[in-house]
Amino acid sequence: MARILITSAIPYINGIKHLGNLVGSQLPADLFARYCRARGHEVMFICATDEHGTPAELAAAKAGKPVEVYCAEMHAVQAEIARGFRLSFDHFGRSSSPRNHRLTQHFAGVLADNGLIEEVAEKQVFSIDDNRFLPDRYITGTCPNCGYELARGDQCENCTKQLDPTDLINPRSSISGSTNLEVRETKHLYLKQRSLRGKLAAWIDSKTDWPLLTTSIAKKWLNDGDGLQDRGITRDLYWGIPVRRGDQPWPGMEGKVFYVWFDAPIEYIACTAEWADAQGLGDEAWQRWWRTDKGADDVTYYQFMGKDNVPFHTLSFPATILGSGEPWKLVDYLKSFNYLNYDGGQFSTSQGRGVFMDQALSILPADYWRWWLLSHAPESADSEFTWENFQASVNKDLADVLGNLVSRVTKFATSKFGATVPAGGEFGPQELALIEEMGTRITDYAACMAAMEVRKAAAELRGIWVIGNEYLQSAAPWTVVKTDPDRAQAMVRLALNLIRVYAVLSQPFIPDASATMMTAMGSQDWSWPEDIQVAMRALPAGHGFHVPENLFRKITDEERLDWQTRFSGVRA
RNA sequence: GGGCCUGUAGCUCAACGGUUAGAGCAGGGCGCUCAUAACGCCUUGGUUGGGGGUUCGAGUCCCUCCGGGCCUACCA
Repeated sequence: MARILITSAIPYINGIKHLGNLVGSQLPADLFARYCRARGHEVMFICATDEHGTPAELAAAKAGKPVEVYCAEMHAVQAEIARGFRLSFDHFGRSSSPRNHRLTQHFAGVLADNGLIEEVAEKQVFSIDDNRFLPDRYITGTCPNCGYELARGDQCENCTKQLDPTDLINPRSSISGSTNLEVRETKHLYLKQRSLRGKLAAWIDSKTDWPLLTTSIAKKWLNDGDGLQDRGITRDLYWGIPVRRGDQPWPGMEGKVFYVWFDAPIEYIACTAEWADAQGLGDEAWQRWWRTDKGADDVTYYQFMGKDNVPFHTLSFPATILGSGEPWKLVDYLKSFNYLNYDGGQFSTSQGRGVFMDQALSILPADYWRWWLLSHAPESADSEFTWENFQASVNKDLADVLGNLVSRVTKFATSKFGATVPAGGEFGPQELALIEEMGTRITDYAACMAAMEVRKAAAELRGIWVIGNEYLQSAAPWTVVKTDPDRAQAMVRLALNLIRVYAVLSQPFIPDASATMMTAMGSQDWSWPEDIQVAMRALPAGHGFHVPENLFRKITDEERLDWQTRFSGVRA
């Protein structure tokens, strides 16, 4: 029994996330959390909404709502969708919580005390009509290099040349289109990451078992050019955590807020405190997950995220933690994912291209999506969602291999022997061979799950489902029953027990179908089959069960074509 | 421009430098009839993007060319 802390990258607040976002962090994190709980470990699984920054303010303005109201509403929406996908967070918090305000200000304070914060005066583009400073990419103009008229202030999408906003010809605000811009001086706090470079590099070098994707991104940032750069951690925005030095004001920084990427990862910690508050527990309840001086020394901490988040989790956030000099838990294993593409291109939030989480649930239950997404998780490279592939996987794996197996076993058993587990006969060589093979395969499956090899684990699980069909086919109880009913009863008894074990094993991937299987078997014994001999006999003779509704339905060609058109373009 | 990743069967993916490059799906054949026309067995299919090199041995390492993707620090 271990203590396992799991965080999923926190989704940004400005809208409903698409399937690519889901499969890159929350879903695999949930898979791992469910597996760890199933193995009896003590798990803390944390996620939240990332609520600060310019896009949130703009999205709120577009929705015609105060940003606080907008974020509260979107948090509720995202929480509801997360429940819909059965994401089993212990707490789904908010980076705008009072807990995060206090903790973020605390970290800034101790970093300053340790000499790791520097005030820097810099020039920024200010939009008079928008009454706000504009991030570089919110300025549009003509590229001085190639003449492209929609170049952004940070980079020209057409010629890929990196730009400074002041390079642009005819610059204007991307928000309002206003050309009434001026360069103003402003002052910001910088985290002196450069002075932590050695420590960070040594720490990264010690992580020899991390995915290549993770360490190569970190090393690139550490070593490229002049090496790791200091990073601004404040912004001139209204919506965010006010800059304070611990619980004291920060002279000269009035009206400024911390940069979203400074406060967002701190929310992992704050969110655990939010959890404790919600449970009516004291500070010690969350500190034992995060403070190595307060009980967290035996915690193993896993982070899940898409590759775009890697620099912040391998460098910026660890810089905050290490720089504080306080005994906070650092990540032990960082699992990163590539991107999921959609039907020959990228998912696009702005163009409404692809399938968004709410839409997905509106057409099919969560298990269908969970299965496809996890069994095709973009682990080694970007992967691609196509409706043909989705239809084929769902119909074959879920409906035919697993769903039909449960159906054929329960219906045959009921029609021949009634609604209880039959008592006749003993397990013969075939049955014992199946039990033996289950034991081996479960060990392999568990190894993949523990290693967070998501796709491979899905393939192992599918293999476990398949051997049920293989056994039935060769045992053929429908033939045996005519001449040796006792033997057929033993076969059915084994097959019914197999369904319960499948429910336990499949639960991390397809929790709803697993619950249906378990309930149909008249059991709530979710214990992991540590001893397969015992597990395959858990349902005794005379135990009641029933035939469940079909676990999965098939996706028809008509539906597939319909969805293909519906989700190809602009979101309704 | 720089860095990193990637290219294997029609499709989605495997393969510590080591037998004859493997699975699933799709395709073909056979079997079965309990089941959601489901299941099982057998089977077709590959010059591992091109070229060169290192090695007893290369999908794997090196060089080069071609294609795809990501990042490049003020979107998050």
